[in-house]
Amino acid sequence: MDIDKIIATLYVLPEPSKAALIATAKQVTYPKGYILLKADRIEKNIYFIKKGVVRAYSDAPGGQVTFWFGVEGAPVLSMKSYITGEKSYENIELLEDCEFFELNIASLKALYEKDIHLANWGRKLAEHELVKTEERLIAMQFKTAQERYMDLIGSQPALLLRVQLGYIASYLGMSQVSLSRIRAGLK
Amino acid sequence: MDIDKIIATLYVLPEPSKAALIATAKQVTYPKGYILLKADRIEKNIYFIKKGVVRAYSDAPGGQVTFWFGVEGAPVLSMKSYITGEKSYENIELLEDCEFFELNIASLKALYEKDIHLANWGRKLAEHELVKTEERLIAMQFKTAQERYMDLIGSQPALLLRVQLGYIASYLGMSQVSLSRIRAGLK
DNA sequence: TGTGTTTTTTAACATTTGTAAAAAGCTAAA
DNA sequence: TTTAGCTTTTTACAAATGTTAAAAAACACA
Repeated sequence: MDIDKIIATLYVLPEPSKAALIATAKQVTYPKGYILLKADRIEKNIYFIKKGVVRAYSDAPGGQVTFWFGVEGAPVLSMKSYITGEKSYENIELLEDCEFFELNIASLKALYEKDIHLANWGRKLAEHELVKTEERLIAMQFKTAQERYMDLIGSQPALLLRVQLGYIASYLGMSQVSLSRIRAGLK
Repeated sequence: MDIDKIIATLYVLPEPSKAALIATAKQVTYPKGYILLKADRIEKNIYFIKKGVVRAYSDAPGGQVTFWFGVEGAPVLSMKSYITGEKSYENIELLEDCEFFELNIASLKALYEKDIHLANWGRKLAEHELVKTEERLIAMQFKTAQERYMDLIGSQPALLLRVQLGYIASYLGMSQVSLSRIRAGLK
């Protein structure tokens, strides 16, 4: 997936603004297993996935909790670090070899202050994530584990083939045993 | 709470931008029980709470699900309607007599396109909500019902005195019976 | 104060989900 | 092919939470 397309998904930019944004981006590659963002760090960069799958997780008392997957085209960033400048609570682990577009947060914020089109692009970036996060929160509150699994099959069937079930279960807010039970029940 | 303070909480605006924003706002008052926003409608306005408490809920198969409370200073809007222009899935009910600042979404978006400071203010509005929503999502995924209740006591103790427990229980993703059990257990 | 309404708590039971451990399945390297 | 390691499913049991209904408490107001 190329950067023009990723950028335009959020908000169509005039040519000079787009050029300014792309000028700050550089392409990077990391292998499967690499930890791209680390918790307790203040991140300096955000990424967009050109190729690959990643997961976001936090370390909790009972073990790791996976709360987000990113596939081609997705923005990869610690929202907390990006937005508040505070330490991140999430780790981003590469589940496949990945290629990213890397953007420096400070440069990006400087652009937001200078270029109104980019400020609106940055607004759309946050708004886009907000709608998705809110939908998931509501699903967690009033759907059963089985419904959440069915929803995922409907909306991201490919993800199930690329990510191991333990991570999917955590993402859906259930134990791996529960997910296995649901899968067995559907046969 | 006055509108200057509410606006500045998100992003400090230069005087002319602030004046332009305030010029589009009008003050409105509605009684307890009034439904400010309705599901399945495309909303034309967003609000900020000058005084009062509101809740956002959706109608689900098993009954209403309360997924948000707003108190003084909070933005009140259907994120879906505001962001995507699609029909809202939420209702906003006033739990007390309320006063709001009302802003027209179309006017607001026009300002975003013309004024870079307001575009950045709009970005902060979305980013602010995003961080809060993400924190709640993660809590839903890996905290127990009791921990979620304790967190709420810690972060919004006043809310418990203004909102009936059935709504709080729904907001925390548990039945009212569970919430009663937790409260009994803490004594 | 007394009465009717709403809210909260309690009780009993059913269901869901979790935990831990074992079994089965799969993959890749020797 | 065999082995070792990792993932997924299954089993048995425990804990948490839900549902329904009823009792108790709190509240509103004539």
